[in-house]
Amino acid sequence: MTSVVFALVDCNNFYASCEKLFRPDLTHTPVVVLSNNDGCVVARSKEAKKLGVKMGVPVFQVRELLQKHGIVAFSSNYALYADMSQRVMSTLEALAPRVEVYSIDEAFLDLTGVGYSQNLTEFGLMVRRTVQQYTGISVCVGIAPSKTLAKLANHAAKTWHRTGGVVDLSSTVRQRKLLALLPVNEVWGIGAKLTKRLQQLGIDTALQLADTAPEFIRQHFSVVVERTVRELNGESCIALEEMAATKKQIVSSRAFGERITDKQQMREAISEYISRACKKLRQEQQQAKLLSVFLRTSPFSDKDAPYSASKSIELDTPSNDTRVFLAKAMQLLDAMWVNGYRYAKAGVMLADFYDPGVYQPGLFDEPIVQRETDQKLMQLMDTLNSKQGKTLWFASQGTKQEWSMKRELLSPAYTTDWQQLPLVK
DNA sequence: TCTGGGGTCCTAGGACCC
DNA sequence: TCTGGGGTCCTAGGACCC
Repeated sequence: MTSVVFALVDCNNFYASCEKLFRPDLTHTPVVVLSNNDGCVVARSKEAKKLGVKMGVPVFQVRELLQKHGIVAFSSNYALYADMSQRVMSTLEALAPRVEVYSIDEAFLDLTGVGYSQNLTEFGLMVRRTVQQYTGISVCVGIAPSKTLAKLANHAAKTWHRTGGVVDLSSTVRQRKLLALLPVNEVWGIGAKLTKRLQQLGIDTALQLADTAPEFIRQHFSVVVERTVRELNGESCIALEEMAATKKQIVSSRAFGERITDKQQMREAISEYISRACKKLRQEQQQAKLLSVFLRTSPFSDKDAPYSASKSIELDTPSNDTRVFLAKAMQLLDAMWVNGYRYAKAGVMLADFYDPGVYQPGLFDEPIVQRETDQKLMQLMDTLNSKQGKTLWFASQGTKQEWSMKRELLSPAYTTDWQQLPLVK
């Protein structure tokens, strides 16, 4: 059996890099990107990292720091990031035979066999140069015989500049050298909770974890952690998956820009989320049978009384018709709504998916009637809204949407909207 | 005052059956 | 006193990821 080789390509400070791309005036300026509602810092340029802005901190806690150093903040601009991501990914697809898009800013490449004809580090450098040239985005490349090791190689490439942004961990000696340097929580799949439990067993570094017997780990933790141990030893247990798996659930939820206390506003918000979720469901060419709706007050406030509720309902037959889910969602809301709370967030979830036409009704169920006109109506809505911007929506979604999220620092949709193309003067 | 959103997988435990 | 045992299915919750 030939041994496999993976590369992990990860964009550097992706959201911040996207924002800088169209603002050459900010090339050397510290930049941060904020989460929805401008709530937390979710990305930082290297200058901002140097100034000590931590990942995930609430903005109000670092407002002074931002001001003091002239750090420029942006609201999340997903239209821009998704488009730039596609450009990076299609560049990678032209360079490697098999690519797994792992997240908006990361991809695994299958480099099995590449090492016979060329130096793997050279190959990594070529990937870096090409992506930089084609998209303006800088990436780091980690190469190793398992995904978990490739992740760590990438981490090393990002951390140590002398590597030139590419680390090849093919040799066992180099693997062990790196593992000895890294704390166990840097390992892919080892989060805060597992780190604590591992430390109690005296396992502090990635190397110590790698050197623990898989059977012991299986006994005290789970198969997942056992797999991680094997992967750290260069045994590939997690395969490359080119095809995006079909989704098992679709969630649409948002924290509100301002707290909701009025039921009519909540109806609008839920309607909006239903409409988004159903649109996604149709894009997946799936139908769903299960709907859940939830709402809650802020978990951070100790002043407001806490309230959180969630309810589900199962349809008789799967559907992807927005109107069907809207009606059910309003019933669920009626059953959960309590006056007097300051609601901070709500959302909907679709689950239990079927391919259209596959669902087997029970013997005594009503026969399924899928009217063609219903399908056409939904299709028309989707087409119109994607071509012309949001032109067609349900009255229950409301027109003003006063509860909608805050995005006060949003950059233009430079690459996806004709009206907002950058101009060269 | 102000704290994101969207996913997956695994496991333990309860319900139920024979 | 001492009240079986094993299998399957489902769900809730926990853990992780970016």
